[in-house]
Amino acid sequence: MNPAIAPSPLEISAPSLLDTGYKVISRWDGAASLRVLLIEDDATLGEAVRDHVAAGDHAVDWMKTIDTGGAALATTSYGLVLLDLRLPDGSGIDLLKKFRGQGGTTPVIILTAHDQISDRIEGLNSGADDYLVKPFNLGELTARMLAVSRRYSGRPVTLVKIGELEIDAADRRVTASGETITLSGREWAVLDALAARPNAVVSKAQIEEALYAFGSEIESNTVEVYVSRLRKKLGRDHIATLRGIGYRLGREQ
Amino acid sequence: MNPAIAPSPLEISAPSLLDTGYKVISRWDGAASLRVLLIEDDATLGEAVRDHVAAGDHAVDWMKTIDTGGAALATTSYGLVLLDLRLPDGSGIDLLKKFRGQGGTTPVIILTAHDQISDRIEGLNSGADDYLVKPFNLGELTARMLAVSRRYSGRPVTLVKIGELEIDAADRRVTASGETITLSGREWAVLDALAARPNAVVSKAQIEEALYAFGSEIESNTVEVYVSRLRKKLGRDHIATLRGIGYRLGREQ
DNA sequence: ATAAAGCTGACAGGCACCTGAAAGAGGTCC
DNA sequence: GGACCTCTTTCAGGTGCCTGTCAGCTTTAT
Repeated sequence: MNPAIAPSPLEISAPSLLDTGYKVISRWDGAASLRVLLIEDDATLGEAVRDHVAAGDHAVDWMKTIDTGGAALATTSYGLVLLDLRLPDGSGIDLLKKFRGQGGTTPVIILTAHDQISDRIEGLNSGADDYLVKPFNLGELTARMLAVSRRYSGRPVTLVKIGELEIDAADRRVTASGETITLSGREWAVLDALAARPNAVVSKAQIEEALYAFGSEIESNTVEVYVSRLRKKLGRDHIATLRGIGYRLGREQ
Repeated sequence: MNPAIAPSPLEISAPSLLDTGYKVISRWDGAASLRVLLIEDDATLGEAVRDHVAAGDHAVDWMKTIDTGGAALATTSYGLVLLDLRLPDGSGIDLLKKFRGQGGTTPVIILTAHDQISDRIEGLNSGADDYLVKPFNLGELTARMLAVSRRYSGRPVTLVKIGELEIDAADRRVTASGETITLSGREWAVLDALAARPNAVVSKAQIEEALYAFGSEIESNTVEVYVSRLRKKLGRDHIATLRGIGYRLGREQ
């Protein structure tokens, strides 16, 4: 715990052995974590999403069919649902319609393949809150989850503060020493991957994984390039290099 | 969105450590239950709907003609209107047009028979928010009511001020630097979708959803076109593009 | 000193976005 | 009915930002 930080009901200090000097304010509806239901039958995608979401300190239940997913939804209270539309035993839309028809209000984000535009629109009309087109990168997922969950809570701020840096995921905006900085998509994704675990070391491989939709390969030093670009925009001192290991977002160098 | 609900003006300043530079002067419509006006002359259907809606803890007024329904609409504040199109003393569309023409903003869901597709299309152009084709099941009704009223509630309502821009949702008026600007229907819809969450990123899909509440698909860059027109009318600096993500209504760019 | 690892400026290509134009649908006024 | 008018939607050409790549340089470890 950092005694220097003024106590407030909304502040949640990071669990850490080091006194790390960052804080997360009002993430996820004022609670530290969400219980998330993932309904997705693709194993690769499912694992990636599950791991990413779990890394953000949320509890994840992963179901692979309408049947089991619907059962989970009916019996457990979730803070957010990630729903694939094309499932082995039916359409996710039917599940969604049924859920909403019964008065369910849990926010739902649809995961949809590229060629299912009409499904997407139907999804939105059936009561979905947002959608993501596969393949999506995991940073994008974080942003959407935050935005949706914030819309529901009516609580505005989603903010990670690290030293002079303030990262607002829902607005996709960063301020460094008071100045607002706009980041491009990839830049944001890298920062998001680092910010998911402030003061922990994040390997290049992990960043790549968050950056590129599952499967696509990268053959150059893209991560280095984006770290460089981030440093240029945010200031030199926010991202530390750990040679041979990875990067770390944090205060001290 | 419903100006009828008792106004208790309170000022909510933008959250946060980030100075977001906008102000919302509004009331918060946190009520879970709605006052619903049902205009429907079929006795069986009317009873079923009335009972179902009432069971959902909403107050229901049931009128059976344009005449009485219009009178109720004019004299009472409703949170939602369910409107049959084919009524003994005229078309519901005329009532809807008149209501919207007088600046009424209460959400309206149309109930239409299966063979009235052209009416339905006219309905959307007349300012309805959603429609249901008879016969519909009551769960579907609940879902649509929820979706529509969610779209309307829990959001800043009356006046949004962003720099030189003032957006008055109740009056459907916009002023920039003191000058009143006239917007067409679609232009307004886009601006309204952006103004619902100032300084937050609104995706193209979300704008489309606000634009086409009826599931009609869009296959071109309509959103881009309307953003372009809005910029021309309001000034270049009010709407920011976030490449690949969406748009943002806000102060600085 | 040497090799390994990382940094960063430059650049070409792609793609998202912008915007003027034009056609069609509806409405209005005579 | 016919001549306007506005609004909507689509399209196509142009523009600029973002991206991935590489080469040459700097830093670090041994």
